[in-house]
Amino acid sequence: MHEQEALSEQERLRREARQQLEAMGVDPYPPGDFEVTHWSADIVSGFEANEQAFAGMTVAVAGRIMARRIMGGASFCTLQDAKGRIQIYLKRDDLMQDGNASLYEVVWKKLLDLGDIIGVSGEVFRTRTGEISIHARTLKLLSKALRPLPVVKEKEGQLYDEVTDPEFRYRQRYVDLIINPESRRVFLQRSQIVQSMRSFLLQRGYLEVETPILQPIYGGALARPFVTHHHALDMKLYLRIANELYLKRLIVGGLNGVFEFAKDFRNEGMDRYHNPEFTMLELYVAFKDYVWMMDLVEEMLEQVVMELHGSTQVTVGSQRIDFRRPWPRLPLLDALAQRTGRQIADMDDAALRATAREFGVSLDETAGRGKIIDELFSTLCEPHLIQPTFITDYPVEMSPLARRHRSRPGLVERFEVICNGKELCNAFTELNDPLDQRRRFEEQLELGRRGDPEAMQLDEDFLRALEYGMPPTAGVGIGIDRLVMLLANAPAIQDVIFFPHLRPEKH
RNA sequence: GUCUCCGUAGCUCAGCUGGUAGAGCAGCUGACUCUUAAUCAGCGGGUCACAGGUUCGAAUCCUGUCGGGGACACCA
Repeated sequence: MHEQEALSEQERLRREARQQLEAMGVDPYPPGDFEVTHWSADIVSGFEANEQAFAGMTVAVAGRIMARRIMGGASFCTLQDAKGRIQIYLKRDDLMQDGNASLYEVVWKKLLDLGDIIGVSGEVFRTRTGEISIHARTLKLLSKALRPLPVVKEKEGQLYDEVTDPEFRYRQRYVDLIINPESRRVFLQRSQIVQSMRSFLLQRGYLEVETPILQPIYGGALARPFVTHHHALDMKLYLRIANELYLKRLIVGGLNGVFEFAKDFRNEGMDRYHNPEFTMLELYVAFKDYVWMMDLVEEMLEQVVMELHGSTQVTVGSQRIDFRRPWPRLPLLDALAQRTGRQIADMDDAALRATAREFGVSLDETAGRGKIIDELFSTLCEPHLIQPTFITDYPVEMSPLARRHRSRPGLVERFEVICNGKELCNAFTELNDPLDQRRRFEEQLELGRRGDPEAMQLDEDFLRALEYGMPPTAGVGIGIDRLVMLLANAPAIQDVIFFPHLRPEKH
């Protein structure tokens, strides 16, 4: 076996232990018929709440050996299961089998290791030093670990030798989850956040749907797609960059409100805020507009935060962010006017460029009016918006799927929520005029011809759907990963995605 | 993509301006029947990311490659 030579000393020893176990008739990977009666954390909290009921109760737990303290004929072991940790007390005299001490002396002391998964049954009690523990009467190996687990020790909340290497944590998330409670916390909160949002939307009668990930025409956002190939049809397919156009087709189809927690894929650079695949909630509701949608978003996020933290406030880094309604609503041009002291709205492109230069905002030569305004806003205003704020009414050039503003020419009925200096969601009154939509697509095609790799494609079928008539509709997209980063106070997107994209590991 | 920092034992890290690799934890052997970062005594464990180069001699200096972090660019 050529892999043998690469094994470390500890790995070799564990393989030998496995063989010895088998030789003794102990199956290192027995079938899962060990009946777990309790979770560690429930025993501990139950005992604390009602000592009389729990003291002496026989329980069966299963989990991973995280620490061992062997003192000859007696031992203590820290067992970790899905809900927490509990101490196990093992005594040789109590684990005798027909006068044979080998379960304790050989299996437990010699052949089991940190990281092994065991099942234990025994009575709950409190040790002399006060720790709630299980006095083991049976001990069963449930799965032998052949690799040593990094050992993180802890005293009075202080961690020692904590594994902090991000590469290790992301590549071997399974280990990260075992040894890093902070990592578990973030992912549990992610799940809670998604559940809160889902029940909020279901409660209002909206329908959770699924739409294609493989799309012949990509649309719904400005981004470069991943391309793949369908062999049987011999055609190019794209991994979706958004599901917007499909959800709007469903609104045409008469569904009143639809949402999807969608994995989207964008072929762009990766950093702390960008993973090539990420999750977006999109929601579309018929007979509503973007003002109504602001109310809904406010209400939903306030409730999500409340359910997560028991308060509307979140601590993010050094900032304290309060999601209590209502949030300020500020037109984008007003925000810029406040920052610059200029009336941006009245400026022509040349004056805009001059303003950008004056405030040190660098611009692409080809940037049009919308792009310049967007650039000014994101460098001058966005970083200063810490508390959740609605920024409304964006330039039409930047928003090919949004309805023109009912009273402000050149703008669309769109808002973003900016929070902690970053976009949290993007919404508009949807464009449902098929002829206007066709013109906007054609403008995108022109951008594409001029070499913009992120310009949209023209989707004839989507236009056909609009021609049948789409009710006035409000839509919103919320980046789930970034929302979780914010609410769970995680510094990087890689901390909220179980298996973030990394370059392949070299062997 | 550019710049920059980093890669040493299973884990956390030390190793100065070049002299042939070290600690704690984990592991192994032994002692110990209420410990908790258990303790005590002893012992093993390394392709110093990889490939070249300079040198009598490279973990250390140089170049390149791979991987990761940070910043910028691009981007929602």
